[in-house]
Amino acid sequence: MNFFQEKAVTSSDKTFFQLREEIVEGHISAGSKLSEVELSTKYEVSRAVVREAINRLEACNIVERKANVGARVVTLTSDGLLELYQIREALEGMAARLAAQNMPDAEINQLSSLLEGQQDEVKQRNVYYQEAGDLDFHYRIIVGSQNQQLITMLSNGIYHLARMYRVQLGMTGPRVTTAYDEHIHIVRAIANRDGELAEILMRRHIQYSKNNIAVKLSNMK
Amino acid sequence: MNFFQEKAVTSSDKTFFQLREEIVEGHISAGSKLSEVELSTKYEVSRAVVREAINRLEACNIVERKANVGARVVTLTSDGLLELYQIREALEGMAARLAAQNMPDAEINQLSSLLEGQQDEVKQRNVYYQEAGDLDFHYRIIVGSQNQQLITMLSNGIYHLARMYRVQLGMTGPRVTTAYDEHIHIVRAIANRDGELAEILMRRHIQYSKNNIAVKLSNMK
DNA sequence: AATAACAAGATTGTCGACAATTTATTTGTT
DNA sequence: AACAAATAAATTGTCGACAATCTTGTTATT
Repeated sequence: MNFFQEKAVTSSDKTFFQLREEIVEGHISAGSKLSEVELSTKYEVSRAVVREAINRLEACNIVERKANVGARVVTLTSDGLLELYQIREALEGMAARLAAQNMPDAEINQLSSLLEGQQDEVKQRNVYYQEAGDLDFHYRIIVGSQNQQLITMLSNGIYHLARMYRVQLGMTGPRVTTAYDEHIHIVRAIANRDGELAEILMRRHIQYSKNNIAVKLSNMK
Repeated sequence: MNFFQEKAVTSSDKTFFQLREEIVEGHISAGSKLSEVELSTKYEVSRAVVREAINRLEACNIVERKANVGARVVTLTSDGLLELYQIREALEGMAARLAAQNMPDAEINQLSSLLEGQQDEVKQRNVYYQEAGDLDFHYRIIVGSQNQQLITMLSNGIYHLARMYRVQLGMTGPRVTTAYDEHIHIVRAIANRDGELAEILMRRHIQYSKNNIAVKLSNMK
């Protein structure tokens, strides 16, 4: 599930991961208040480690904090979704461009064959692809950019927030086949070392998936 | 100086700002270790607030921390510079595109007249422009994007790291006039509501300034 | 002499308690 | 009854102390 394996060495790490998961998966609902004492009893750690975890979540834009008042889980809005996907478009577009420059041939081949392997599943509309496969695809390209700061930004911060939107809007299953085709074309551009095209295609790909979510979100309201 | 005024309400805020400034301005040298006890005596606060400040600096990519070992100020490398400017190119390019969409006419006019006011100074190569004027220009466009997450990302994190490179490589003064012309063209594109062009021009503008710094950096080595 | 095991020192991680601030409740006045 | 001020409760911010971990220096063994 976690492609970028993060191992919790410290107690604060563990609390951070747990808390993040509960929020992203919706077990702690969006907009709710995060009481430090409450959480410290729940996770059986001191308030200090809870504070540190909350601070880290704030840096990820998953919670908002006001001095002397407290922290709240962010609320999911259509504006926020739009903003997030504009950022993803810019950063992942750049990642695709850089991957076309920097990604080793071996990794490109792996990615190619990964997609080929998914082809059968996709054609019979297996749900697996959308969740894990799509993620794996994006993550490999991000890593392929070989821009460490970009990798950190996307996989530590933006990714989890994006997932929070997807999970809590119940995005599972749809748009599988078209997304698959888009993936194919992106990889082809990267394999051809055409950064310009890779970026354009990735940006379109993200625009499409944004529209897909935005529709769902407006339906729910 | 600080366009985005941040006011320190808590003691931890103040320490964070002080520490960040000392690092960015080079009074605490790049790559040096940040001892919690040392800093807590220096700033006359408890270790807890120093820890919190360091955590925030870590989120800004200004320091790196290893569990049970400690935090170090990041080292400035040509790779790091390249990575940073790739990110700036992506994000500020997007900001320019969004500004062309969303920036109110009044703000565009203000920006326009701001540039006109700078024209005279620039022609006699006044140093003022490069530092404050360039910053003001970029910041106004970022705000004009009206993407709150983008604004936060750029002005809280990336901006300070970029400044750290500029300050510590002694980038003051050069490239004034050409940068000024680039600014003019970008604003024109925004005024014409041509997001496509605004993004392209902004990206070029950032590429140029990256090259400018990269040359300096390779000369120093 | 080189390496490994061990011990001493220093640094970070975690905790509970107190201080400062905010929020909720009560009291008092018109 | 409505509003304001004062008070009480709860929450966050800060602190110093202890525990766990890493680093350094020493000793012992081959």
